[in-house]
Amino acid sequence: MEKSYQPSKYEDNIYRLWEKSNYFNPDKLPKRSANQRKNKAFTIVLPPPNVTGQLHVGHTLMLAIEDLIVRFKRMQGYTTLWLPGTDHAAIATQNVVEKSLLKQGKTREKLGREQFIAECWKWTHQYHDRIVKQIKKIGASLDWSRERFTMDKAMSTAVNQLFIQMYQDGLIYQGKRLINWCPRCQSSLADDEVEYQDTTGAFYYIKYPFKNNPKQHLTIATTRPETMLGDTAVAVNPKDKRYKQFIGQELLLPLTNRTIPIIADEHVTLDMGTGALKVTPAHDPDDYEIGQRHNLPIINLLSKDGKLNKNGGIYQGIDCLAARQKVIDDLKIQNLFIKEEPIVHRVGHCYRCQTIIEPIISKQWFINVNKKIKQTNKTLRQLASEAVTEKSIRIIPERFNKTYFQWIDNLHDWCISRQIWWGHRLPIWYCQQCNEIITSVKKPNKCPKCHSHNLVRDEDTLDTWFSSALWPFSTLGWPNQSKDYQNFYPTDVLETGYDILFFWVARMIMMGIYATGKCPFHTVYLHGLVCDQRGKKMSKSKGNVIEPLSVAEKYGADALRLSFILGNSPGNNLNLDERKIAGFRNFINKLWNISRFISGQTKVKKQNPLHRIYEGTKKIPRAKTVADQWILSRLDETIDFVTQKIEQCNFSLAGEHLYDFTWHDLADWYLEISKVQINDLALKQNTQQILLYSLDRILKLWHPFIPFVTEQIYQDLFNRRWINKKKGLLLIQVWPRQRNLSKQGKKDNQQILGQFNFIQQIIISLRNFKTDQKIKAKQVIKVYIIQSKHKELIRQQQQIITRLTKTELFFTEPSIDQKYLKLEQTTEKYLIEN
RNA sequence: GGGCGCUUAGCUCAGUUGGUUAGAGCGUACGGUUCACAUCCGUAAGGUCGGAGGUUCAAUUCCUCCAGCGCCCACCA
Repeated sequence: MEKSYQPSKYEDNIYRLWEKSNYFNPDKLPKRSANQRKNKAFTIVLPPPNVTGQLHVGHTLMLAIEDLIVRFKRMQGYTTLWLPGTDHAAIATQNVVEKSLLKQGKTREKLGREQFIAECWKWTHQYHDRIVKQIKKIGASLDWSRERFTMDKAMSTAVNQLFIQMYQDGLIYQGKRLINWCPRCQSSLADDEVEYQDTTGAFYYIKYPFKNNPKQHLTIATTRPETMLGDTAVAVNPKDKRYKQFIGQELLLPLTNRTIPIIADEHVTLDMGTGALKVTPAHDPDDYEIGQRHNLPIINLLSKDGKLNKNGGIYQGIDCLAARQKVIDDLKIQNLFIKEEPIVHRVGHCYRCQTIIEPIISKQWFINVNKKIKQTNKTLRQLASEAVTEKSIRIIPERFNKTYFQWIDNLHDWCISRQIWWGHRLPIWYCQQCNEIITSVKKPNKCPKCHSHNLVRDEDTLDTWFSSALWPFSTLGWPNQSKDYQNFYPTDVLETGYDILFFWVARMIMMGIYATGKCPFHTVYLHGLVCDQRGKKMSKSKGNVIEPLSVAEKYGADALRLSFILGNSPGNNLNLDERKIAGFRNFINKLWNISRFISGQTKVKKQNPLHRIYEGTKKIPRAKTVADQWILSRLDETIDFVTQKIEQCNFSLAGEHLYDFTWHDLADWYLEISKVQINDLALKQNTQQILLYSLDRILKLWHPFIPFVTEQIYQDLFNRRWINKKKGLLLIQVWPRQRNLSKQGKKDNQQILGQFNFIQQIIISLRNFKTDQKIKAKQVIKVYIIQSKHKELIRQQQQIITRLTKTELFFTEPSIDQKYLKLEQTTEKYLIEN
């Protein structure tokens, strides 16, 4: 073994070794004879990364946590499946492909649908390999033989099947409604795909003259003057004394030759603006509602690209912002403009391209979340709600239950159709003859109603999140009752970032229960975002991005993984500092050197019979000294603690305890003591066995956290040549258990622990003394034990004490009194000669 | 407007059902080249646990209020 551990030298080989073993595939795992869990499956599906994306630190965090869980369960004997895949990320992918086409002077319209989709596939294939390679670098033990892509044929089948089923159940409907429109993506967006940002704009005060008395006017305040061209009323609160008298009168709408009524609506707030609200049903959600209540006409002003259409009159072809200024200018000329005031308000932006969203009226497809499903007599919203209230699903950390319910309480029908080309095309056909709607994946022969052959498929594709929502079961073969579906569904833990609780998790729950009748998982573990060392979100523009692969290259994937697990807790953001990663690199080197030391002390060779000791969990070395007993008992405690904490999903505490044991108990104390014991013929073999036993156990305990280095050490030291190489992989070794101690054994243990503590106290005190007195560490000083209840113990441990403190012990009274050192918390007295 | 979270050592954060001297890593100071490791070893300094009040024998932990910061949701033109 080399003096220091160089991760980049080993990691790729180790991953190849694992892949070659096929043990990531649950079907290929060795059967465990005496294990009661041998038939129990454990499943996690990987939240599929965007196929055209790069691996970022958030992914790495996710992989570190999930791999930890999966490796732990695998070692415990579960038939463990971690299923990988990638997402076609409809809008995001379409955007990058369009951008790249633009560089070549092409547009998707020029290319045509078929060509464009081919182009998307090209990108998908090209970038797929990159992201998979990146995932492997982190050490993720994913079963690549079961890899899926959200646009795979099988996924498509599931998507179509569920769409048609929902359509037939009346849960999917088509409707002309106000939706969020991104003029850049030229597509509709779901409500939660709109990000609201505080933006400084202005409140513009405008005169709307009365029809029968044009010299008088009502003052309107608006942030979007350009939309006045689509006004179809002015609303006031019925209780508003200022305007009560005007209700029912008509106003002249400036810049147009239309008149609009003054109506009364409770929605209007008295102290907002001027208390008189211009109503533009086509371009504002509130106004739309008011329009519906009062049967107002709807005037759509915008075309798909966000520019004013023919209803915009002389402003046609101008985009919103430019039109706004022009409208203001024109109002000023007519002396209808009063003033403007700066105001900060929330403006919706597209979550994929940050363009300002325009609410427009459009014909779209929706999922009805409030319609009772005939089979269960419950709505989708109820199904999703009850899964959590009835504790079929546990969310970690628990506080996100509230967030979840808040979403459910505000849930509106989900707009699932998108006007982009890259995605699952709606299995919907229209008869051009009789307007009949037909659901079918393939082109139907004829219209079932009028027998016409003139059928046209709906141009729209489905929201990415629709196919993602089916991920836990579409990947396992649903709608077929396949073997995988039966064995591995429902899955166990769903681990992901809290930022996609709504987008993804909630919808998986909703759709999963509807489609399969079962909750797709029983535990949701939410991790936080990864920020920089100052708690700022990482972004390219800020230049504070930590690129996971270059960091993994520099410090090792294991070190990177540890910095995500330790000092982190579920649901909280993690501030990642490169120095932290460097710290864990140091720890990993420490572990490497612990192994190197033990290997040297025990002269381990692959054929050494000492190896029998690790063969199973059964054989346990005997403790001959106080230190032996202490380290074995600390190890037991650690095994117990780590196991418990991982099971409780408290990975950080588990890792920190293990870190502490490894470095401070094992390395700082026992390894030092072993140097003394190994020189004692009576203790030598026992000490070697305990060293090896401890190393074996900590390698196993550490493996889910830092798989590469532990596997490398394990292969170097423990995988004997004469057994099957594959079976000697740490990856599938049995998870450690505590020793079985009798009652008496436990009692003796307690006593011995006390004794060892005492020895530690003496050693620490003596070291302190030397430091305080500025005595060189190297210099040997004489220590006289004057009185002690533990004189025998000290005598017995004499060699250890002297070696660890560089002292000489005497058990006789010295000739002259000098300096006394009194140990704290004892009545012990020692005389120390300077 | 509603909800959630954070505030603990110079920095980044842990702290399990309230219980002796509140922990870690990094940083700092001092001292160390012995045959595992300077990516190391030893020792130390450093906190009235944001503020005020309450419950309790006992509060960093539970409750109320206040302040600062952050996030999420909602139809404020």
